[in-house]
Amino acid sequence: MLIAENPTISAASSVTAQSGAAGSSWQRQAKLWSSLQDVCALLGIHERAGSDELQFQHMQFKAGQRLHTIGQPFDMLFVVNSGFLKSVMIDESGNEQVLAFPMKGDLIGIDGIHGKHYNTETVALTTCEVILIPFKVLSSLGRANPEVEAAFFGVMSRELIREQGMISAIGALSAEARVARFLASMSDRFSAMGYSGTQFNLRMTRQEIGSYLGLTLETVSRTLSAFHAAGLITVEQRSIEIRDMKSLRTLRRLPPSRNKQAVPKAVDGVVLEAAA
Amino acid sequence: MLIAENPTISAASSVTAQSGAAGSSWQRQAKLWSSLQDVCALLGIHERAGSDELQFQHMQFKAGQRLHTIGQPFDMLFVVNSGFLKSVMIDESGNEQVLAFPMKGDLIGIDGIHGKHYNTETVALTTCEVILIPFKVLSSLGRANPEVEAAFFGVMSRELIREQGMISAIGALSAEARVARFLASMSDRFSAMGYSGTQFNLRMTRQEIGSYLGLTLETVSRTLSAFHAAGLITVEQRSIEIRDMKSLRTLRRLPPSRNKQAVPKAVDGVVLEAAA
DNA sequence: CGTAAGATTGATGCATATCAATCCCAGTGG
DNA sequence: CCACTGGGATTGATATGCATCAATCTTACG
Repeated sequence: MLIAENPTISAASSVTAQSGAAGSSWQRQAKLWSSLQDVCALLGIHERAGSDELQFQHMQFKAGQRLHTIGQPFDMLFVVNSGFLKSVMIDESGNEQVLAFPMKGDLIGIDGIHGKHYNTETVALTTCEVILIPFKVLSSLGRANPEVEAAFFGVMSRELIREQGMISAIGALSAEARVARFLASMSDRFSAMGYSGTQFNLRMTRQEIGSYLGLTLETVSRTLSAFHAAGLITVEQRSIEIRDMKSLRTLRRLPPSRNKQAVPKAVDGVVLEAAA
Repeated sequence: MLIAENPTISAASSVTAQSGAAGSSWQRQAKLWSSLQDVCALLGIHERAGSDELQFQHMQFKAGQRLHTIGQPFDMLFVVNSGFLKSVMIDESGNEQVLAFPMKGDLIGIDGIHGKHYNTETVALTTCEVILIPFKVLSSLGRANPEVEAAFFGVMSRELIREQGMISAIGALSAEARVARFLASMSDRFSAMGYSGTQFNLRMTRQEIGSYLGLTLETVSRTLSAFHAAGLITVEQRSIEIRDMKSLRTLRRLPPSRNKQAVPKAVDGVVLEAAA
């Protein structure tokens, strides 16, 4: 019933049509299709959805390839199944601003809903496998299926909250605190994917990290070196080992006084003063 | 049915209580309920919705009152009908971070959908009149009404894009560029509400503006004074007059080289060097 | 092996935070 | 009606965190 009620779905055909429209060399991986269950599990949605008949196509991208570009007509959301990407915006003077580093379980493309065109572009940093979710399919699915609709609202809301956190961090935290938080966040995400949370490889450049955090690449590099010298981490090029997670997480640093509305609350984290 | 299903409102009493304070001889608490059409028009949604029977309650808040607080169970969205507010987040060290200055036509509370609790708090800066939208009503409405659902997705997506813009601005622009952009944005919003876009009164403190822009109140104050000295605006306490909108809008300033991916593209805006 | 892109590290300067002293204005009570 | 009061705004002096400029160093790769 879910599928039948929307004639445009019939996944195979619509997806095939879509991939043609994208123009770029979308490598058709003769491989997988995922059920709605799989997708929900990937997104961290617990709700149970009824039918299983609906299948979503997988697709592979190699490093450097774009899932979508700015201004391209919006029709598709993507759920990352494996690999690492970056989502960027180009500001009015042509500079690149990194907005997110999507990885397994992340939803990509929400920004395209409003205005019917993507407002960002998402680039694969490594080989990636993503699941294609035609937006029309999702919305008709949600209409018939309150749980799915609610879950989708939830995912969008979650993304909104994440961005609010970024605004707060970039606006109020020191460079050290931002980098520390970034590392902690990466650790959490790797853990959530089942990888080591203490030993991992960054897939992005210092420049991309800097753009994401509102810092220059030199500051990122220096801060990582300072953390290393202070014994918080071991860093060697892209390879990171977390040695003192607690200190990383409690690292606040000087500007805890931008908008003192509440108690300053003594800093208990490592402060790195002597390290530099 | 839709209205009755949410018992927490019991609005008549609370609204009466609120409006009772107005000592003015001016009978203007007139409209206490709005139709779906009204709400859509307010939100800038063009889609047409079917039934008219559904009415949404209005409610008044006086300066300093909170529409919702952090951690409070989520059940309600708000659409601003008049007045000015601020939405804030409290970071881990208890500092206040301003995330938005909602005014007429803005939707409040989206961040509560995920997690079933509000993640921000919204405070009235002036007397406000808001329309209450029980979330359950909205979602069941959307289910029956594809246009409404699509419009709501659109509003959430729009909000996401707005926040991406803030991240980019805070991360990459100079203080002057941020303040200039803030003024231009305020001007646009006042214009959209039918007020003068060149002469208006700010309703928030310098501290709140600073928090919103990731700056200190002193920097905001100094920058406004510099704009005044440069002839771009006239500022006197909270009163602002825009004298050179074009320059305000094209003001980029020094850090146009944070992430030079594209052509530096010569700056054509006023640069204010001599002004300081 | 040579080249280019990325990373590290140093030296320096500037934009903005911080500290501090008035100033202005809206309430409020004598 | 007017001094008093307190929050907000302005302005100045100074400190500093981070950007900028620049020189290696490392790694990946054709």
